[in-house]
Amino acid sequence: MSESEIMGESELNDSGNRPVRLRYAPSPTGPQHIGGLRSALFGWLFARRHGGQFILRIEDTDQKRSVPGSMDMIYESLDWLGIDIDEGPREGGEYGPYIQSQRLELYQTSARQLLERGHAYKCFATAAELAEMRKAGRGYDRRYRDLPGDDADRLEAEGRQFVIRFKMPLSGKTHGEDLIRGRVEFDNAGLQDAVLLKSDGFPTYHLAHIVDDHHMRVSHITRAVEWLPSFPLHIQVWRALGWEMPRFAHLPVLLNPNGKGKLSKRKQQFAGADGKAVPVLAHEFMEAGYLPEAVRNFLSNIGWNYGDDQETFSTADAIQRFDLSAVNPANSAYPIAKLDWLNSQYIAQVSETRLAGLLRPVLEEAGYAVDERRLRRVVPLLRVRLKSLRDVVPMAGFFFADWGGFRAPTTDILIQRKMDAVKTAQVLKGAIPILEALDDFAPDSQHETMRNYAKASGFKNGQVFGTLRAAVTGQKASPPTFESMDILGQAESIRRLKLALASLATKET
RNA sequence: GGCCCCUUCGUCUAGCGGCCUAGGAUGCCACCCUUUCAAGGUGGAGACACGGGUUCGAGUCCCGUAGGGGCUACCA
Repeated sequence: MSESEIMGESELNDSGNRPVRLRYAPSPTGPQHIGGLRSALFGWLFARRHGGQFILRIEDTDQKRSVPGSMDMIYESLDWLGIDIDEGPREGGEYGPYIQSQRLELYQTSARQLLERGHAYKCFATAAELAEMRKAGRGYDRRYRDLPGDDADRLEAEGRQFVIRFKMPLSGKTHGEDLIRGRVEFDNAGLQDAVLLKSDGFPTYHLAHIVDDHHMRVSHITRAVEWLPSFPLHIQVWRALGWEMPRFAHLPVLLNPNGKGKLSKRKQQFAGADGKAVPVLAHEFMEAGYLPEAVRNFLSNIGWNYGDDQETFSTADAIQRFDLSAVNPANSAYPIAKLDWLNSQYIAQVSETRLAGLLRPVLEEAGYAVDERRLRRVVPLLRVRLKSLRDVVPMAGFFFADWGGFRAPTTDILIQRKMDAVKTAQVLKGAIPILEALDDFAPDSQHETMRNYAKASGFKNGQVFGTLRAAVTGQKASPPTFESMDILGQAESIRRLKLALASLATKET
């Protein structure tokens, strides 16, 4: 690399000479939300783009909200999405531990330092006092900010609980640089003295993330735009601690599909075009049968784009081009319909071996005994027909339902448009012996024979073919009929046709 | 309410003052192909929120209005 390129790049990410290090810092509050994963992905993309490190840190400073098993879920989501971690609770690393509840001393030390330097103070306000202030107007009124030291000592000696609050400048402006939006400015007068250390000795996010990001040498922070309002607070704390700040990028949030409100995991009433519930949690993407590479492509296409009017691109290519300053600052409605399309594109490209491996468990979970040889023959017919792995069940389950498991379709499926029970039975009755007598059961042979049969019998091709399809697959939509019958085998196909015919006979009487 | 951020087709977006009679994708609708459903092909409807400026020239810069979103906890 030439010297000018090196300079250009350092200007681009504007991190001085610091190595690029980003982190994903979720709270262990349960299943991972797709919004959080997107933040992780953007940070990871940036880290990989610049050959830096990507760190996982668990922010469990709120014991009340901590949910057991969350860390496993976080790792499961990240592993599935293909976001690899360089340092974290599982990987270890030189700046650990990577779980905040194991770093309490660090926060307390910094809090004490802030206290000593006059940047913070002990606040003895009780819950009742706080509630009253909130009711009266705009939050905490700084009543303990200028409490004489003696009084504070006395209250503490009395055993009164206290928190440590940051002394926010009372006037002036705080401005910061956001990689996505540029300069942002805030009036200090409108800001509060945030709690840094809670009465239980645990830090709040405001203190903890700063202490950790400093000690962990984090160079760039990607976080949701929800944090923008507290950005000035963080800037002031960084300054008070005397540490060099990382660069910040406040990522736009995902809105509900209708554009109203933040995408929530609670309100899953939103349905896609096909009426399916919209996936929001990481495991829902896995369960719904989306491919991780499709989800990566999908996620990185919201608020950022590859360029060249190119919608599908590999993660490796995205890494080559990703840039935080190119991220769109506007929030986006969750374009879930596009994921179905992208996923179908990816499924159509996956190797048949891999696709078979992905489909097998889905089928088995649905209760089908999956014959490997048959599965391998079915897969080629499926690739352009699946929007998600799940679709294999309604689309191709019938392939694995022989030997007594197959039931004749109901008449509303069996009887084609402009047909009735009598005509349908007639078609079946005529076709069965012909198919039974076929020496060559290959699709082309069947096709030709049935075309001739249609011609001879006076039915339209569609009427004959459609009836056969319904009888053999039990479905209105299916892979190609003759290919399907070929895979099913002559005997099983004939058996199903007879089953259908018999079901009609019963109906007629 | 206060503070902050945002605003191009229904949706995701391209556009960083003239290349825009605004491009792509998705979704939708036609048609073609066709053994259904898909896939694929072709075509169609569909947007610069509004009002002021700045400028020879504004989707692109500035201000205002409106709308949307976020924050406003000893949660993150």
